[in-house]
Amino acid sequence: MAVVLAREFYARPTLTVAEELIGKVLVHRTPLGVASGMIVETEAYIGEDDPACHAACGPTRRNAPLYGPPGIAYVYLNYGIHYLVNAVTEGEGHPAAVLIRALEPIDNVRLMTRRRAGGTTIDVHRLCRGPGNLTRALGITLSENALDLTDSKLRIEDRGLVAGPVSWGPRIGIRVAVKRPWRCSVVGNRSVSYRVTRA
DNA sequence: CGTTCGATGCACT
DNA sequence: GTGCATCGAACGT
Repeated sequence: MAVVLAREFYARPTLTVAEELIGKVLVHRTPLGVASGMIVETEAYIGEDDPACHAACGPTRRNAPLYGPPGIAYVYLNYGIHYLVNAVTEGEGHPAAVLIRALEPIDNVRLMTRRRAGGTTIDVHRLCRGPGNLTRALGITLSENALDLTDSKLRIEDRGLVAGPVSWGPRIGIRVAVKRPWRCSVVGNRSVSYRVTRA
């Protein structure tokens, strides 16, 4: 039983979506095969008043998907190396999104391992730990930007999985608005990233 | 264990 | 030219 999340799921307050995305399954279908994992860590980025949100400086070419309808993927390149994937939330014209930070691998560990390391062994809990790692494992790049998560090769499904209790804490890796506890993760899950924010 | 630091490319001013 | 919602190798303890 795999139900693709509908647009109404995303058209809600971002903190609600961030919490309810926990336990859902991010799926990417490519010619190489299907890869997927259960979402175990998310972060909310909410509106132009959130200094850490890419919409903080108003609409630009890069953040355009944030201003579009909910349920759309917002992918961008960070630090010149890593692609990060978000799910756009709220309503059109209200720029907000949920960053997917970590997955517990489900489908096609072999394919994900090949994408990550070219074949060398990686601990399964490290395979999709961290936003840059999970996009590499799933083969998500800039060409997946602005895809419709409700109806495309990149989607989020409800498979009836239960991830366990979650906890909220400060967002990771940002330099502003560090205090807002908008990071949601599954307590004790080994696929969650533990990287500490730097000064 | 822990921390530091370089890689790397694109959007933005 | 600057700054990043990162990662992992290379150190030190």
